[in-house]
Amino acid sequence: MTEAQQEAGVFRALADPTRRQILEDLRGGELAAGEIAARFAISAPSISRHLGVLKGAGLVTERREGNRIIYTLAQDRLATGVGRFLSAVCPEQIVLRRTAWRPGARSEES
Amino acid sequence: MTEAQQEAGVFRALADPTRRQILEDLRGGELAAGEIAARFAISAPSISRHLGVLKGAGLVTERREGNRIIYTLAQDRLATGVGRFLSAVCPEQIVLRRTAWRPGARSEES
DNA sequence: CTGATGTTTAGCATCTTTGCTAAACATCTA
DNA sequence: TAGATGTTTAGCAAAGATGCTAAACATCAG
Repeated sequence: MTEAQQEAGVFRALADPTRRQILEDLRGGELAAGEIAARFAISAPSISRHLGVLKGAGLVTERREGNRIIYTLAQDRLATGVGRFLSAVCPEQIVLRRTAWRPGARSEES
Repeated sequence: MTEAQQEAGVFRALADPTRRQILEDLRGGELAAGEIAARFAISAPSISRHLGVLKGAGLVTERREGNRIIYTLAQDRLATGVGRFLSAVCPEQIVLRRTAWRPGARSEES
């Protein structure tokens, strides 16, 4: 996947308010799919699809733990995904720190 | 318009790659609608609608200059729009500088 | 094995987005 | 005023996004 496609996927994923809220919730620590779904007035299958979009964009990772599937926020990927664009458009207002993004840097594949 | 709605509009506007490219192009300075359209393999009416979305999100401003309509990038609005979210989700990787966003700060209405 | 629990997949309906062309509107020039 | 140029609005078709329910899959507990 090219860097541009990765960026596109991230912005596409961030377009939906439910998905942005999921990412905010995951900032507080890992959550199981069901725990996430319980926080919204939306059916579990719909949340599952949102999680799939986030996973496809690389913004979360998942692992099975017994019965449940645990989702984890991938902060670096978020910073990487929006980083090039924000640096290009409003570098005076937003600064990317540390590993977030370096010009020409390679990022690992998912 | 609430702050949350403003944030939603900004992220929705950023979801489209053409609109992101328009913002990047405007970083180089003001451009007329026709000058912007000339940079894409997309019809002028379609570009006009993209510009309307960007304007609706507050990411650009427009002014008429004789025959033409000149679009200007609103960097602060972009930083403000994405700022709260990025601060909430990946504060370690992204730093907001100066007027970009302050907790509880009021932003002017459009 | 059976049933309960957690989660995803499949299929459908509806709304939104995005592209196009044709036409209208606005301004400049002659 | 008439025509040329720049831009937007209107209307349509195709593609995508998002919600739901029903059903399937995976794992745990008895």
